[in-house]
Amino acid sequence: MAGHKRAALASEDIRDHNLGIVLATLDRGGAAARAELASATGMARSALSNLSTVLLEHALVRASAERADRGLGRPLERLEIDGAHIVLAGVYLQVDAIVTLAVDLAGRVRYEERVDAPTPPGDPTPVVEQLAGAVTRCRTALAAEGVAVRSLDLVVAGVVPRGSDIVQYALDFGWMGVALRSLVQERVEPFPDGIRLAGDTQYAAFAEFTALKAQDAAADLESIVYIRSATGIGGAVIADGKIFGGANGTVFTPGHTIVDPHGALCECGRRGCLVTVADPELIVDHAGLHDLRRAAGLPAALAEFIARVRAGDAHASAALEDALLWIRMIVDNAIMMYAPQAVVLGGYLAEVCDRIRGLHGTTLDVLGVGGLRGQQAIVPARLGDSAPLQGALTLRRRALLAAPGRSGLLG
Amino acid sequence: MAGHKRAALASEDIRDHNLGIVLATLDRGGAAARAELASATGMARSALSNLSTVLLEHALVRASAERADRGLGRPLERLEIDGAHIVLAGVYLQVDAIVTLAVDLAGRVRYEERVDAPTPPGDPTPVVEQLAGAVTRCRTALAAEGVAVRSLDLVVAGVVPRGSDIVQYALDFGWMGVALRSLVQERVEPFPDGIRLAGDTQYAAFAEFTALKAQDAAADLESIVYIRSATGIGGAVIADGKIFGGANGTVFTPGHTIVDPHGALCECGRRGCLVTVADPELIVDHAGLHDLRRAAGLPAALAEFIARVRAGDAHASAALEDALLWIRMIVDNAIMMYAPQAVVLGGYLAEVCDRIRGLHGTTLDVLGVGGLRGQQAIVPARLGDSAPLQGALTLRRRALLAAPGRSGLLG
DNA sequence: CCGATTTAATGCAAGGCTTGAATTAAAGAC
DNA sequence: GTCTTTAATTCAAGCCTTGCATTAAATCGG
Repeated sequence: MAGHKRAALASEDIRDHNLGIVLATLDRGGAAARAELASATGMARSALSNLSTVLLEHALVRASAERADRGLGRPLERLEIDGAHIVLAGVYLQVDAIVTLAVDLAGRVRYEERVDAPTPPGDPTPVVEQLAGAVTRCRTALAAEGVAVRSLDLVVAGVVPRGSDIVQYALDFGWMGVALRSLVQERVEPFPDGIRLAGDTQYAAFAEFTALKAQDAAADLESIVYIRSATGIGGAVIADGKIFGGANGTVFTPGHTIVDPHGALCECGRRGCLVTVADPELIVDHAGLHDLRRAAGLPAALAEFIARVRAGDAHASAALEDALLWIRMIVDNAIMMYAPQAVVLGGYLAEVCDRIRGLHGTTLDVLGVGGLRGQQAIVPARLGDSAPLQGALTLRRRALLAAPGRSGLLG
Repeated sequence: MAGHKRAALASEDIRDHNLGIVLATLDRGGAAARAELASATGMARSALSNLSTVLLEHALVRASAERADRGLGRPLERLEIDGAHIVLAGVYLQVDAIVTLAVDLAGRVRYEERVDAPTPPGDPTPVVEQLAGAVTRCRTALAAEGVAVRSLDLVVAGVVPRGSDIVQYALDFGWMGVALRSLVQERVEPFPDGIRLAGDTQYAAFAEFTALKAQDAAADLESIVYIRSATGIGGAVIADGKIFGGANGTVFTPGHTIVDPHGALCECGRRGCLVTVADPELIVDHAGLHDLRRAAGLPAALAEFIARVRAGDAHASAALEDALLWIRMIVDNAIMMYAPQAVVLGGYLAEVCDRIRGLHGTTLDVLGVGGLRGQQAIVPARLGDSAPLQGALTLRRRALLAAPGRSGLLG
């Protein structure tokens, strides 16, 4: 997908392209009649009649139940995306849970499962076993409905380079260079459209972006910066409506952005990375929660930390302020670097979003970065645990919709 | 161009698209025969015969002079881009010079002029007069050859928001909100394809990118970060072969990236921006060149500064090292933020490129950012003053080539 | 010196695609 | 019950590429 060289077009490609436009329009705007689609896409009514027939024949689209008469003339028949037989699955591997999700072409959730179980760091074999189990359960449940799952997205809380099959590293699991895709592939029946592996952050960003854009006032949203801190500090960027750096890019690594060239030595070999001063572990420890963290784990300690901050605990608040000095700096720099329309803060940062906004309004006014309307544009993440899965599946669904022929949906 | 909604395709569009592919192939690879183009593009030979006829008829392409026999069979007739009648002009307004450049569709330079004259800060009227004069001279010179100039690119050493007609600010000229496009438009005959205004940095970055990519070993180059310091500190990003943030984006503003949240108050209202510690003015002053700067201007002072550094002057070297500490930090952070394949340093930074490389090799090895091969990937800018113009015209030329029909080249 | 060979370029019928006008379909209005 | 109005379909026409057959222009071998 990088530097995509334009390929020669033939007659058939244009139909596929136009089918894609129709499906994308339905996906964005919901049910619409042929005539409405014609004026929305700028195509002739007869063209839309043609295209609709094709889509109906392949059950990618169906007549909508709601019959909206709107006055005179023959009532219009609204179409909506169907594709109940096109189902995509995803599995999200987190520190303490494995979430499975399957959606059909219309975006309807067809299967959902959440297994809470802490993953012991080290050997990936038992994890692979659990993942394979989740995948198989999803498949058999859907097979009972008569549908075969088309593809699998493997999303992991770690770093996966663009297009790679290997988890480069995942601190939560103590992994370095685990070929997770192959390992899972060996354990499950093959998928027609294959298995893909990716890190979670970009997809979480994309999901938050999609959710934000769906709001009424944000239809023109095209770019955000997403920063998340839970274990470590990660982030991703959406630019021009797409994940920046390609679908699996490892671009934008705020945790290893240098905030103080005279700072402490980081494990990455440099001095003064953000994680050396604002890593969540450090923060909870500074707040006097070291023992709790040891005993109950970082997520529990962070929850307690936030609770104490809320309660006005001076110790916790001081620790937070120390960290936020640097977080603010990174947020500020990300704004200068990417000029996004919004900044979305995830993990525990979502809980302290108000305290981060700080000076940014001024910044943006003075330097005139367009699109960000003062402090409103720094917002907390809204989606839960399954955000990365939602993002990944939305993206894959859209890829299918964009060119149904090339995707094999008309075969 | 932002969030481009896909438009419906008709039969004719596919020819235009394929013509664009042929022209782009010729532009990249140089002269090629129909048969060679057919295999390069994957189209049928007969299709290429058709397309070639169209292009020849409109003189967008011509038979190449060099007759390369290669053994048996009928010798192939190589085609090359012609378009001698399609000429695009650009004017680049700098502090101390106005550069005019005109190229035709093949990229041949058809007119070139450089007027060295310091632009007094303040009222833009005399500047507009000079620009209009340059444009008119360019036009009359080309009119003598019988060609009309199709479009004008106005490139200015300042900040122009994406798609705007207004120079938001240009410190060199003391401008804030100058509607330069309209002012020039009122002073010159209209151009068929109009006048466009843009800042210089993105185009300089694009030109350096193109030059770098043209090297043998860098054909797969798709992304760079460009940082330039001459008056102030600016930059731009090329991602996926395109200017990041749209053609006129004001993304990536390294000068106002915060390097020290406890630092000095910046004129932008925040604390510790890079310019508060590494602005060229500051550096030359720290090196004891304050008087020279006052007397001869910043460019001259910078040149003297670099000369002294080269000569081993301890005072100058110390000043440089102080600044480079922060510059290195920004380079490092830009690498973490954008994960580019190369970093190009312009302005006086090109002269001290070796001293900036520093730790980055290690950084990249440890964090595994792909594409950057150790220290080699941090390189000095190579193009001269007219780089932004070259970039702008290359981009415009490619836009014409990509869809000759839609661009009106077949009318 | 001439015919066979080889490769390049073109011509032509076929098939796919959209378009616009004409036609059919299905409701409400009088 | 007929007319009006809007939706959806049908059909001939025009544009596009493709694959095959044909023409063009060289070299090679005897």
